[in-house]
Amino acid sequence: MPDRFLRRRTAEVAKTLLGCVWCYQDHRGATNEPDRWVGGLIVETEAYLPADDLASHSARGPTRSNRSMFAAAGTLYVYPIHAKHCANIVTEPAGLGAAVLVRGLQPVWGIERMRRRRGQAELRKLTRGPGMICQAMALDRRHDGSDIKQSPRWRLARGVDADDFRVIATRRIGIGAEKDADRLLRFFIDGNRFVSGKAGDHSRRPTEQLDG
DNA sequence: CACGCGATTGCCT
DNA sequence: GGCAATCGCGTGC
Repeated sequence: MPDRFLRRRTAEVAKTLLGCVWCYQDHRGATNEPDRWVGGLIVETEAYLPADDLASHSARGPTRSNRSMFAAAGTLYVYPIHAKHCANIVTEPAGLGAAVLVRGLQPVWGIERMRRRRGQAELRKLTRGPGMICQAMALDRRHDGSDIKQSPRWRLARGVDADDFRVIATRRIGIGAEKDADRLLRFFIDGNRFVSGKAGDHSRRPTEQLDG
C-alpha cells in the first residue's frame, strides 16, 4: 500500500481500508507452524479526525499515551481500555493527530493461533470488535508507535475489490452525546459477519462473506 | 497518591 | 437489551 494512501483524509482512508488485507507476522507462534501470519480482511473501521473531533484521543493535544497518533501515517496507535487494547492506523500528514480504528476483521491467516489466544473456537467470536482483534493478534502497548510501512513483519495490501461489497456509514460506537456523536464516521461492509455491535446493526441484508 | 472513567466484552435476564 | 468486571491513565487534592 503506497504511503499516499494513508496520508489522505481520515474518513476517506477509513472507508477505503474496507476489504484490505491487514496482517502481522508474529514470531511468538510455535516453530513448527507453517503459517506465521495472523490477520485477515478489514471489514469495519472508525475515523478519528485531526481537528474539531471531540471523540478523538488527540482532541486535547499530545500526551504520553497518545503521542503515536501524532506520528507519521502508517504508525500504529495501540491504547488500553477496559483491560483490553484497541489498534489504530495513523493517517494524514504527521503532527495532525488522526487515525483509523480497526473494529472488525474477517480472519484469514493464523486462525488456530487466534483461537488459542481468544480461548474461543467459534470463528465469529475471534475478531468481531477492536478488543478481540488485539487479543487475537496479540497486540498491546508494545506495538504502540511501530510503523507498519517500515516493518517487514506487517502487511497492509489491497484485498477484495470495492465493487464487490456495499459500504454502510453510521455513528461511531461508544461515543457520548457531548462528543461529536452524530457524525457518520464508522464504516463497515454491509452484511459481513465480522462487523461488531448488536445484530441488525451490521446485518442490513443477509449477504454472504467475502471471497478471496 | 486517590479517584473516576472509558473508541469493550461477555454473561445474565 | 442491560450491566458488571477490570485496569491504565488523566485529573486534582
